[in-house]
Amino acid sequence: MRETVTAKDVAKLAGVSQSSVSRVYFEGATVSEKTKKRVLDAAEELGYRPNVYARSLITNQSNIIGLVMKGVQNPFYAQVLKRFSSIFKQHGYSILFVYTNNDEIQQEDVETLLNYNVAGVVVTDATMLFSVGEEFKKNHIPLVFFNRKPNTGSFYSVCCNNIDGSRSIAHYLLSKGASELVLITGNVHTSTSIEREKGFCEVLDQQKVSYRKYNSDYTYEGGYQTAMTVLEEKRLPSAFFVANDIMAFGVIDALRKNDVRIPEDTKVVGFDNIAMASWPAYELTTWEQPIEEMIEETVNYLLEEIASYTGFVQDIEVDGKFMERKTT
Amino acid sequence: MRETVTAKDVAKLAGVSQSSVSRVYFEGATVSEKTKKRVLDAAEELGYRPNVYARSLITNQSNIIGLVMKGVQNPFYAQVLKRFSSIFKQHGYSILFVYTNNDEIQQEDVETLLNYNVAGVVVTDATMLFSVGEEFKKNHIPLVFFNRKPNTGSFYSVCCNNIDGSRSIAHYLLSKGASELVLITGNVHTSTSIEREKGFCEVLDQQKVSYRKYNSDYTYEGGYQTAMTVLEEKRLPSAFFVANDIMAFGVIDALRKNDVRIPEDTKVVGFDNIAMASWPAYELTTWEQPIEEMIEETVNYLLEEIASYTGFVQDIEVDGKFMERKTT
DNA sequence: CTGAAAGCGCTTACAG
DNA sequence: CTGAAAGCGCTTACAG
Repeated sequence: MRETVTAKDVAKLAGVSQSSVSRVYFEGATVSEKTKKRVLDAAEELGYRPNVYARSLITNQSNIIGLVMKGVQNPFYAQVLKRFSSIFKQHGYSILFVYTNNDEIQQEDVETLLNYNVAGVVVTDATMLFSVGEEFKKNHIPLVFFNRKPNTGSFYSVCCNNIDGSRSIAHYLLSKGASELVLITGNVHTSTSIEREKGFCEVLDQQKVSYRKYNSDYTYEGGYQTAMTVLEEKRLPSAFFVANDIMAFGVIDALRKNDVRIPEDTKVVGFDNIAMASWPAYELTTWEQPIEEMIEETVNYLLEEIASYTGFVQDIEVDGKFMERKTT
Repeated sequence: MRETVTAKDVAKLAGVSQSSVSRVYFEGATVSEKTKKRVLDAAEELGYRPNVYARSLITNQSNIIGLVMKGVQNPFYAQVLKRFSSIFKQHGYSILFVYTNNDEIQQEDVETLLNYNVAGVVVTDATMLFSVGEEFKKNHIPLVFFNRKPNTGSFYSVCCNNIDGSRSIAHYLLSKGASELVLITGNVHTSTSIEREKGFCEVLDQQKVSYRKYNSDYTYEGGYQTAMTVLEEKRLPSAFFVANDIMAFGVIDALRKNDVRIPEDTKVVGFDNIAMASWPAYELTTWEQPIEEMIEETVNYLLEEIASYTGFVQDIEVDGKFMERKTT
């Protein structure tokens, strides 16, 4: 039924040995042009396709990259997924998509990645236990935290410059004359939220500008609810810094619902610069995460480590840039 | 380095044969409780994990489902991806994510799916050549077109009831007193766009109500541009039927940009009912696609065909429902 | 450059 | 219920 043509069949038809057939399909092996052609012709005729399972069994390698993510609902991650998929495809890798509902990667997900002996892993929007991380190291499987700094052990990570970004945003708002401010954070334990808070508050503390902080969850609904809470307190800040764009949209919608004019009555700044930020409905001032460069850094590292594992680890920060639009 | 503990090692430690170790991990095989325990203990101690490649090589099966999609940018598909991933995970399957840039599945993508001998395939937002489809059939790999009817050969497909939906929308708009209408379609060759157009126009033709048709592309930008074009003609219709929600948002934003009031000056109806449709920024009247049921139908069919292949084929249509909000 | 042969880590009849 | 052995479809030293 399924896939019955083997290298042996091709060998017979081509009049060569099975080893020669194998060499034609194995990168790096040497075969004469003549046998190569005969093999390829025979293979074509029979519809031969090398069995990846037999190959992986022997080489102990795969051409699969594990992509672990939680937040496909946020267009930022949809974009990330899309770009990783097409770039890894160009390099000959397939994507094993591991969706994790929980903040933390589950043991089950790790088993899957190890079972398929993935060549490398990208983890985005999720955390990992120390013991889990060690398993990847033990197996020499390179792993990158994308848009997250690892909270456990040391791993390669690629982020944008969150602290600088949020500092710049603070300076910008102050330059616009903002006095009392509101900060809305994302999920409390994520490095991005922690860093964006840190950079922002650092500047305000230094300048002795007062602000209120609200914890939210990086979702539209979270932003909306949080803004409603702020409004109930009847103390409208002169500006909101919201830790990501999707929450900022929720904030904007809540403000509009209450007839608060933006940017006249208060200002709103997001973080990410997802495509929607430039929609006429929002025209959100935000900080652009350099997705392309971040992905490039991630892919380059993984490919190098796959080619020759060193276990080298570093926290990469790529510079983002300020995008001024109409909410400020 | 990578994964060195084999069934042989476990067998030695447990004092049983390698076959017995294998039987412990192979569903359906019979082993006594006693040997099972000894094997499991030994396996735990050594950190044994069965090699999926060796297994697949012999069984000629995999626990991988291929998920082919193009439009992760549309939140509808992000939701679809998320749900498929978590449901298939529950059933013990992993997801091979195949992102296709082109409307048509590329040969390369098909090779990948066949190479990994996927247990089943879901194709969404993409078309396929006849010859390609036949390859899946030949290999007895079940395939479902999700939210698309196959334009080539016969395959199982799962959609919502597009024609009924768009008919209902037409009736609804007429009942609201709409006279001259505008229809904005999605990608011309997609079954969803064709059907939504068909149902809508059928009713209007029957009632002798005039309308103008514009072809667009199922993207926000496409919707925005198309609405701008409509506005340039200085003949504002009494309502727009836009073939999906994300385009409808573009239409709404373009109308607002031109100070057209919704629903006073004109009305807008979308299709999909993605989460954003209920955002205060849009409050879009639309047709709800019953994603959960559609996914259930897809998964059930695939699991049955995986268990025992019949090649049975059908076009499933699940009933959606009208969602009235504030754009009408 | 090529072939014969061993072996990757499993599953699966086949005996017992 | 269990073990010895064959074999899945490849890669890879090893000779020649």
